[in-house]
Amino acid sequence: MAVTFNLEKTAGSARLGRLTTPHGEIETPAFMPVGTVASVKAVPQDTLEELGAQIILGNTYHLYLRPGHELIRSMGGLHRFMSWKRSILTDSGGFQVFSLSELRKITEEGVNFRSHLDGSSHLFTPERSMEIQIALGADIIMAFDECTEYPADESRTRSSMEMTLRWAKRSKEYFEANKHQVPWAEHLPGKTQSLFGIVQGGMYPHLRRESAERTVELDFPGYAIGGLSVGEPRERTQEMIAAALQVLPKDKPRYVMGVGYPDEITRYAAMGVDMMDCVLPTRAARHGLLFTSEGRLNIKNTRFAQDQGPVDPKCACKVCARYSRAYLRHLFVAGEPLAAVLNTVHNLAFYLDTMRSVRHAIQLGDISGFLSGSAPNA
RNA sequence: GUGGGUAUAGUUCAGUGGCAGAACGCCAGACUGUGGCUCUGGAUGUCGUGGGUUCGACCCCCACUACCCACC
Repeated sequence: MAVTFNLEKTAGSARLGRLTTPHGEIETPAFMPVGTVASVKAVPQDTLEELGAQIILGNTYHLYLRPGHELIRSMGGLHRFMSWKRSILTDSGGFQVFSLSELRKITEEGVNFRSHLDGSSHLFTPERSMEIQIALGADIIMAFDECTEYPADESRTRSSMEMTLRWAKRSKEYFEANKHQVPWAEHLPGKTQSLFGIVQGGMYPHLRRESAERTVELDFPGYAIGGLSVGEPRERTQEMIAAALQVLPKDKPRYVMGVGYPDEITRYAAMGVDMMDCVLPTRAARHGLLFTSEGRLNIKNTRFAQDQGPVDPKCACKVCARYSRAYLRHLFVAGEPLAAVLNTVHNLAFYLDTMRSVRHAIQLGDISGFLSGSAPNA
């Protein structure tokens, strides 16, 4: 059995749901912290559990290069290896190929790239990505796609989209034939991974719709909208999400990849998106940027040197309950690793609480507060 | 006490007889399916003090002061 998705309630376009994977349940709309190398940077797994994270991301590209997917398979899979009992989603490596563009060569077969670690040469194909993702054993794995660069003209966008569709078909065929090899097959009898398809189509609404239609024809248990937040204006992002959502089936989870700021994830959730992931809360935290109910705050600023208040007076997280802005600033300026830990815990708490409040609003049937333009964190 | 050396940004130090420099630090900004505690900007000076040479001195000369090293 793959994932199941139960739609419990709607409010306008927004959806309150429950996604069940072999490793647990995820209340949606959900924000998924990114843990690229089998680690949500700076945050131990028990803290992630306390924060209420129900699913985290891992990355095929990074884990393949180090420590290697076969090693992780031999350790019982990614869950056991990193001691994370809840759900995991792995990205296919398609985006890394895009973001490491100077080191790659793309052909119909797949992508030849050079390792950022040692310069060695590797070939990723849809089949290879599936093989690796099956070995890692995440609950949800992603089709190998090509993230269309921005800007791209219509003809380039279409040919990129067509290749993603061909790769999606190859991904699915390889996955269906080999999914029984997942490392926890015996441990969780009858349960399988789920492969999600990815909608591309650049900045062309009609291509987004076509990509969505043709991806749905391939029949996946969930659909992602990729190729966004690649430098386009935010209105475009929203427009492309809306175009794809028009087509995607209502009874399957919809996942927008790689977004966003707090005001963006709430707006997309209000539009009907069920899942989102983003490095922003974790990366920004390590760079001293904290998200609060009153907007963004750069903790390294001198004005916080003697500020005895919490990061966010309205935040219920352990960091805000215990530590002052002055102390967090000191830790950051001193280069203490604890600064990254505390800042990341706060930012993730803020993101996860934000999604909780969206779910609560859907439950109450009023999401008006999340639909419109006020963007304190923009 | 004698001899030698050094003195330039907050710090460590380059530097040239003709607009005062770097690194780090400091100040601020950025970060959207995470290579990279990263990236981008910005501010900062009685060039130890006093005199002299020179059209012009941070630079050459003299004295002084402080610090460092060696010797007594």
